[in-house]
Amino acid sequence: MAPRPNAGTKGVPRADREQEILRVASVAFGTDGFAATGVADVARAAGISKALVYSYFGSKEGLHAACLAEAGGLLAAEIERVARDGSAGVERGVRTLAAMFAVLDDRRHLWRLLRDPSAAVDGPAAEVVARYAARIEALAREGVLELLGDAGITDELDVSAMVRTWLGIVDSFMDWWVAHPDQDAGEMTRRVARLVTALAADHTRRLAARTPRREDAAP
Amino acid sequence: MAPRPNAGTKGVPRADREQEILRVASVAFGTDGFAATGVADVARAAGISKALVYSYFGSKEGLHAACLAEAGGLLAAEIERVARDGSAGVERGVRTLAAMFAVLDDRRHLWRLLRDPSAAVDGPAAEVVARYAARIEALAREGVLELLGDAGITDELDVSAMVRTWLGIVDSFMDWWVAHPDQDAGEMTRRVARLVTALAADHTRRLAARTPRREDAAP
DNA sequence: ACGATATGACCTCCGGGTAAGTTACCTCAG
DNA sequence: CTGAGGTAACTTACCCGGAGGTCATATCGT
Repeated sequence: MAPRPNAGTKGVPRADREQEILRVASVAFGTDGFAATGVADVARAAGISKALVYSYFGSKEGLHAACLAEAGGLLAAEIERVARDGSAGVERGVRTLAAMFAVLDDRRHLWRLLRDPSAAVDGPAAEVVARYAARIEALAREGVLELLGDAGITDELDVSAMVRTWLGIVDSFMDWWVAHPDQDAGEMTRRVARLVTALAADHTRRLAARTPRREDAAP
Repeated sequence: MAPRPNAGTKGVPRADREQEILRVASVAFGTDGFAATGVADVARAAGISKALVYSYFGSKEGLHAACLAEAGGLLAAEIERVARDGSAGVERGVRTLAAMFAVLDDRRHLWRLLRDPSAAVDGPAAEVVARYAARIEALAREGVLELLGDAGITDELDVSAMVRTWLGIVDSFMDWWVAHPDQDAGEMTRRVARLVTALAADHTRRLAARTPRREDAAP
């Protein structure tokens, strides 16, 4: 029979429990969003009571902040690593995506944590997310500046729009990936490469059509 | 002095009031999302009582559905128009964006309505949003199929991922646009064209670097 | 036995939804 | 012309359920 309620579980070290709660909470927040996730849901999924979650993390915001700190550190570190490898332009973007696929293969929901539109805009958690999100956005901006600079574009608004778009592209791939759990990181990387190539091919084709060599006859 | 409460307002036709509520609600839902918007907020912004909103639209979902039907019809019609103009590939994407900027110049929040992650996934409103969102996604898929087909890609997963990414790109530009109210539709269109050109230029540069004519010396 | 740990029951507030009351307009008998 | 009564529009005040947060109590390890 099931152990009776309140059965002490001292056998499990507190640190492990905290880790387990964080894991479960990250999945929940990252999948359903901060607003749509209840503390009771997290507690049930972790197999403990709601009160214990509060005893560990103080508040829903505190729990959120703890999740964010973990995810933010992981992601920012990885993106910074790619930023230092010397690639640039679209190439750098593809490499960044590849690195993120590799790191997040078994924790795909983590990306959503830092880019959750339903997260509170103020409070302690917002401070944490702001720190990491700003760090990640700074890296994105660095890449975009390089890319656009090479094309002669320095307008601040262009840069800002492109950064937003780049982050949106990453969002999209992550969402698609979450919806396709059977796809592993390697497949995702190859897929992105394929799609980028296809876009480039379209560009080439467009150029060719604009400067036709011969056959121009109207049908 | 202010008109006393309950002062009859028969002077305002009911249809106009409904329109006003829809306008206000669309802004609220589109800006803050469905979940984060309260019926009381909408009522206050429209200058009427919460109960009147219920008397007109039955429920929060009913109000949402009414907003969605309006926005969905407008957007789907416009995208269909572009789909029929014969353009293809990236060119078609740029034209679609341009058309949407033109249509949404003074109602930028409408796009968010159809792509609101906080909207209910079932219920009457979900049915409406599903109809229009599916229609818009079908058009996106049509464009992507063309683009990828020309590049020799027919894999269903590639197509699906690219559709998701395309919608994400539109999302991004709309979000950026909402955050930059001073930018008009024409400026947005030119900005997109500029950014696409810059990406293409990066591609060209990459090709050139891969087949170097001369200088290859290691530093 | 005692402190640390964990819990069920409880409080409170917020937001969707409703019912009853209030006002304004219209109509028609006198 | 006028005012009593009917009706539609509108609002205030309330209900209720759900989620964040708290606390006295029960259990476990020592």
